[in-house]
Amino acid sequence: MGGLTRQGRRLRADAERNRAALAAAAREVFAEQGLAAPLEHIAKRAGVGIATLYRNFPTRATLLDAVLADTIAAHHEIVQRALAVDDPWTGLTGYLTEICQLASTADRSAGQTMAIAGIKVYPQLAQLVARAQAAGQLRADLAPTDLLCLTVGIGRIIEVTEPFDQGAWRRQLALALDGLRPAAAHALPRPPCEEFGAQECGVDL
Amino acid sequence: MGGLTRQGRRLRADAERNRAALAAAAREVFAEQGLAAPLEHIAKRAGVGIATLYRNFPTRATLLDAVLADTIAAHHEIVQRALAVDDPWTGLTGYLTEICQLASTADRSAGQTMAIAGIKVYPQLAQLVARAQAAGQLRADLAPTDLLCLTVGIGRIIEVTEPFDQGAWRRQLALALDGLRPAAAHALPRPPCEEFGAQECGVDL
DNA sequence: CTCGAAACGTAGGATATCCTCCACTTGAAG
DNA sequence: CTTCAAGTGGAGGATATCCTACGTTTCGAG
Repeated sequence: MGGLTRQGRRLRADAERNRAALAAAAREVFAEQGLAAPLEHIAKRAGVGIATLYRNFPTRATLLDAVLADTIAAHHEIVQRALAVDDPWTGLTGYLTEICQLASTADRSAGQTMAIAGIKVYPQLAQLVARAQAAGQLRADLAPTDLLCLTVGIGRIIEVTEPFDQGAWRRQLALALDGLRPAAAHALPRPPCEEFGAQECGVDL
Repeated sequence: MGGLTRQGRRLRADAERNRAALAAAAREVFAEQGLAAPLEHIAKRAGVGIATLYRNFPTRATLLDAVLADTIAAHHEIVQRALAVDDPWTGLTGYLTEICQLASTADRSAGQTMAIAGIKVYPQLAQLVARAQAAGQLRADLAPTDLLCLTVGIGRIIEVTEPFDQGAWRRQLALALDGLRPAAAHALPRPPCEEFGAQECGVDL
């Protein structure tokens, strides 16, 4: 973790502590109140003044980045672990299950968090898909972006149902998985013409 | 303040015109800017003062209701038509396709709009499911709420992808449908213990 | 211990939106 | 045409959030 400002200068010990407290508070507040939560709430929870927040994180996006860093790292690790599994289908289902589990800890910000994290591991995602298709375990007409869409949709379902039914997304994921198998395959409408770009997904990175 | 409109009292002709203009403007603005759009924008687009908006629609929810009335009516008609189709599976797929199409006209507010409209036709939805299950065309462990979740998720996908890929949700829906068939069925985790309540879905009705 | 730079918190201006108040306008009944 | 309740628009107070200015406090090197 940092310890350095953007200019690469060393932070004073107390400043470093405050910076970490802000990132931790932001994670909690974003999860509880969504990504549009007032920055003042975050400063208050971190036990610092609002100016300290702005000094460390000039914009909401920089703060979001700091919060997302862990999530993205976790996402990365999950997809790597999935690729390391011998059986491609097991790897794929494991991947989807684990990132949904990860999202369910983000509560109100699950959907957007997942979208951003998902985009950042797109190459590995594509690899995961290709591998399962080569093994004949995954319908051949599935595009990696379809998986991205799937997680975005389930992310939203998590946001909506998590407060009163923590199992809803598991059922939904199970349904979706059955639709991914080659055995079930009926022709998909038509493949997407372009790949997702980050900004096309309506998220700031 | 007379609760004129609520009591069904007849409005003056000009007032009636303004009321209709407000509802139309609200539909456009909500679609373009989302359901949290400033009410002042709506008044401006309708060509009336903000007070007129508040007189006709005291709260955002009442305005949303007026806008949704058409959507809900359309949703209702779609589900009725689906029930009238002879083949249950054809009815079900037709229903899902048509409401997604409907949602894709709501742009930025597709997700929430669909959720609200879906909740309002829940009984018919349950009927649609039961009928297809009785015919053995739909996996038996599917709950009507699963369908609601599905549409919520696809509603979100529509919001995200509509600006640059109008076909994404069709692929996603096709995938989901393959997962709904009995042939593809693998046991779902466990059924939901409670039915969705309107407020539990995080929407104001 | 001393002291300057680094970091801090608070106060408050700017902006956006909500919602109400009130003096003016207008439809339509008689 | 006259009349007046129904209807209207826009000003402005209240509130929430963003972001900055500035005087005060604290770290840590010497």
